[in-house]
Amino acid sequence: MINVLIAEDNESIANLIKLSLRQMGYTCDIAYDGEQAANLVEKKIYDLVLLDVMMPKIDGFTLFEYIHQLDIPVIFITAKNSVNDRVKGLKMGADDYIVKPFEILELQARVEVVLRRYNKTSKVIELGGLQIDTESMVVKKDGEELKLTPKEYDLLVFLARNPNKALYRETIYERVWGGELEYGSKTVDLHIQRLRKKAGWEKRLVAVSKVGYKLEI
Amino acid sequence: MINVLIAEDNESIANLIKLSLRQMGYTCDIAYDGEQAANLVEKKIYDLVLLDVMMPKIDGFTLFEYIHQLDIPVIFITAKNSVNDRVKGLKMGADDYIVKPFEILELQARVEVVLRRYNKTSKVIELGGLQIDTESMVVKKDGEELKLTPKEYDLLVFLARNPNKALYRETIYERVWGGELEYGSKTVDLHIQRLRKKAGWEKRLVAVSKVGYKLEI
DNA sequence: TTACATTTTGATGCAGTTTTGATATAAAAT
DNA sequence: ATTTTATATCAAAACTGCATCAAAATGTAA
Repeated sequence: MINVLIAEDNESIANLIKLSLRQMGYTCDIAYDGEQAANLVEKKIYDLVLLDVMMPKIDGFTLFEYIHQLDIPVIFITAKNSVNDRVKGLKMGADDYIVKPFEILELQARVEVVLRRYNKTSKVIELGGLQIDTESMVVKKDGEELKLTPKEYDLLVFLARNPNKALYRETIYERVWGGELEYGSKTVDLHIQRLRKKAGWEKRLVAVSKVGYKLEI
Repeated sequence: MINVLIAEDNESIANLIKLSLRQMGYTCDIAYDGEQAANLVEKKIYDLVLLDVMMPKIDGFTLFEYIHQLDIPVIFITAKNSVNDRVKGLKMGADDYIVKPFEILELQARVEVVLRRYNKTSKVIELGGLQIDTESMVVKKDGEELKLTPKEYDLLVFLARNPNKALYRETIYERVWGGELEYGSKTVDLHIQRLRKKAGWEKRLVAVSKVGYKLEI
């Protein structure tokens, strides 16, 4: 779970940002002045801080010094006509800035880039008691690594990406193996069974008669 | 010495950028269209490319795909009203963008940030019991220098920059050798084995069946 | 420069292992 | 009762690791 702190005194802008970040699956806190922001940063661990330069009580730059020490990436929010502020922020080591008024899409993109840079966005699928890290291709169950064969892994990822859908054997075969499933072949069934056992999905990965299988979450 | 490629069809803008970067002590080449840029990138090693999106012959995005493969950081130069271009660039993995018309100070700041970021991660990489100094190209293990061949070194650096990722043989070959891995070739495997032995990574540099290899840290 | 030696690179074949899918039979579902 | 799915066993196929060897690139000395 990724936590973002929005330090912005303008309430409506702060809420707008919060909304759009929530859409992206991040959890957000809002601080309406520098002091609040400082307190929150001390209490909670954030993956990113969006920091308005002009804020009551403690200004953005001062706050930045403190946050930067903690190795938390920062994106500055600056007013339109303050080139100096922007440059100053970057020089100080900010990761990025965004100019008010901004496009939501652009904000989202910038946030993603910064998080990606810090490797905060993990490509991990979590479901059915498993964690599937598609980057390292490691699957864990209760923290322990599952030893899956390549086909089992591919099958698992395909199922995990299509949960709660009755999937035809033919569809599964096409998508996981490529090509057409021969009539009478039990290849899919066999792999399903092996995966079922390894994943502990005896109850979850059910057969759908005459169709194929379904992963129930 | 730091080399920057400016890919920008507007001559006066290109020269302006060149001037200001020279002030900062960087050497610059200018490409006035996408084709020129592609040629230059192939011939010479750049630390950064400033890439105009709208260019004759080959557009910026297409070019970006190619440059990005080579692990060269890119800052896009976009027109003022093209939010979409900006977002697209960032999504593709650009390091930054800058909007025309831009403040020279801001450009300079952005360039510095990107270069700093890149240097930071690329100068000395420490992992898996090795120290890889990418500047002197010296690799040390327990303080003692490892004698690596050029290909082994390139492979090592690539792996070190992508730890904990299951990497396809094809990807490894493309990125380290360039070009396409021939079907059935064991080139990657052989080099992995030799590197594994020299680095003492028998446990770390593991095979991922049907995929390729992964460096576990 | 040329000739020679060394290093680096990549191809080949083989052994050991893992993965895969076929078959036969049992169990379950319809 | 019949069809469909589950399970066990097994052989073929595919894959990785290793050793050897030849070609290519690089370095060295005459």
